Amino acid sequence: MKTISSKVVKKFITKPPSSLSSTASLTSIASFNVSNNAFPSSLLDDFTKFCYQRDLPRAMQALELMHTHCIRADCITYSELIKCCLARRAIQHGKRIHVHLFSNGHVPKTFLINILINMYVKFGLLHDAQDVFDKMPDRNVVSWTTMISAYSAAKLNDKALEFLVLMLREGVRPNMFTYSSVLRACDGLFNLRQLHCCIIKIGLDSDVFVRSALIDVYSRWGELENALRVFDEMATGDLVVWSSIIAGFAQNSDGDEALRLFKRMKRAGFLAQQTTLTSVLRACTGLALLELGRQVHVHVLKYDQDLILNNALLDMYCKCGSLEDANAVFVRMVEKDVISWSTMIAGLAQNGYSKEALKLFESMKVLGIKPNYVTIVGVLFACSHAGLVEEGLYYFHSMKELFEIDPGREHYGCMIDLLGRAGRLSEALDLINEMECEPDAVTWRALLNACRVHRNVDVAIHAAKQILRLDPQDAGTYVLLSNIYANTQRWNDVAEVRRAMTYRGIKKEPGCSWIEVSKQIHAFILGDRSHPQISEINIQLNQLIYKLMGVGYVPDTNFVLQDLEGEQMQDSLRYHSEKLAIVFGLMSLPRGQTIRIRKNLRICGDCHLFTKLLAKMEQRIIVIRDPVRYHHFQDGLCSCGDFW
DNA sequence: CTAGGGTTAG
Repeated sequence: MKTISSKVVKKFITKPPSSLSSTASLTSIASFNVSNNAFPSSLLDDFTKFCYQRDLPRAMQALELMHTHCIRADCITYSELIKCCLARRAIQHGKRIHVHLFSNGHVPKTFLINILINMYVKFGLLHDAQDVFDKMPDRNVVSWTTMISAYSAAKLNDKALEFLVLMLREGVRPNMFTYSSVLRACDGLFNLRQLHCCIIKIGLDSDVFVRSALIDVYSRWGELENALRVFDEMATGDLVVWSSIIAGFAQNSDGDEALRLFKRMKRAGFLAQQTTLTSVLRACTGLALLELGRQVHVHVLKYDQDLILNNALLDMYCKCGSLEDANAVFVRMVEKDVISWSTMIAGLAQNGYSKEALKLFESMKVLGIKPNYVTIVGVLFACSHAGLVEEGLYYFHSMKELFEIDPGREHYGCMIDLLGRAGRLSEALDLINEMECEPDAVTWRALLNACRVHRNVDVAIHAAKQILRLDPQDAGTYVLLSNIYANTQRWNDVAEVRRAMTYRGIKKEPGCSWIEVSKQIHAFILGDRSHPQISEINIQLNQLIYKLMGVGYVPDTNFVLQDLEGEQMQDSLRYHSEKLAIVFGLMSLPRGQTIRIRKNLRICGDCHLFTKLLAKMEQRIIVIRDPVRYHHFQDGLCSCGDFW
């Protein structure tokens, strides 16, 4: 094996890549072929040039010649070549370099082997990476961290944690790179606590990367107090740390806190980027803050074609009930992925535009975009909403062969809704029984809902019992069950349910509605009189009820199978939070402007009827979003078709 | 040479 003279090596090091000739050719290689006794400095020279010029084909040609003649270049040049392979995703070339580097029993420097391992990792060839790793003599922090990071990214969490242990056992000290990688693989709280302790002990908790990783893991585990603690301990932070904590709250449906943190971030002088804005939009989405969302949209324009950000924007408009805005965004998007389409399809369907949703699904298929699990949920939801029972059944039964998607819980949920809406309760029940996955509380709630609408007491009791078995904290279901029993004079059962509620400490969540008026959120809670204009609102409400009774409004006092979610006191029926919010909206928003309300509980039948008639009488569009559905009231009708 | 933050349903 010939080695490169120190002169040549020195030349490579002192010569910056930019000064290399851009017109390198293979003439020297040709001449070298003829007289291969000569020292191949010109070959190495060419190889180096090709590597730095990212001329992969020629560099590889030169490499093959070097290989034949057992010539090696320096590590830096090889690392350039590997970078080049990575950029072009030239896996086969990478493998050739690997062979060359280890030829004739040679062992490259640890630094170079690490690069090689990393190459295999980036190509997704974990096996090869592991193989190189296993055979290398001196594994340093970087070698270990590369493997740990690879396993974390591949979600092989056990493997990643196992490697951390092995590494410690070999006496290699982890650094901040190691910890931020391994934190991603924390799938047990026990591990997380242990790791967090180690990190604090060696003082790595001040590293921004480690910190954001910690925040991220705690958020993923829903331990936001801990995430916030890690965040607040920070002396210095960067944008990513801020984004992590904001995302944590946004993803755990605490939009309020997410927005508070966002304000703090801006006050601290940080400028939001795509990632941050995406989380902020998600927070707006959760809180149905259309006006704030619109403000954020202005900042989004700077990152015009960021796909994820646009998807979040799309969803925000859909969930805030403004399909005009959503559609405008959708049309303007140059790049759209399955998520964009799914968001729009589901958004249309949820807001009562089922036909449009299905049309959009057709155009998506025409464009050759493959629907995924979520897309089909939206499609089935659309069928259910439009009462297209046969279409829904068709898609449901053929989704496996058409789109290679196995029906899951959400699909069954939609089908139960669909059959339930059509009054085909026994078929819905059959469907639950033939589910491959275990039905969960959500599934049974879909059935219970159908029973509620079609007043089927027996099946309702069955469904309610299943829900309470799976989710013993579901206050609404206890109340409903108790009401059913009361209505059928089963007083012992009523007492039993009440006892269970007391025993388990179940408290009903009070109904609450929110409305945004000139960037201010006004909250109305049942029985709460703290709103400054509450007296006037009540007076107006009573007048409206009186007027509506003149056009056929009869307050619905039948609570059985009706008041599912909690506002059951007869006296306060007329003061349900959404009625207060609507009246306030009528009082404060200009004529012609849509009144948008968000509710924490499902709307009751009385409020639904009230709003339908009110929308007609006052010539207003009223949109109410409850935890699962949307109600667009206009001209005495609701987009939900009276099924919710 | 190794590390951190974002989107659809439920």
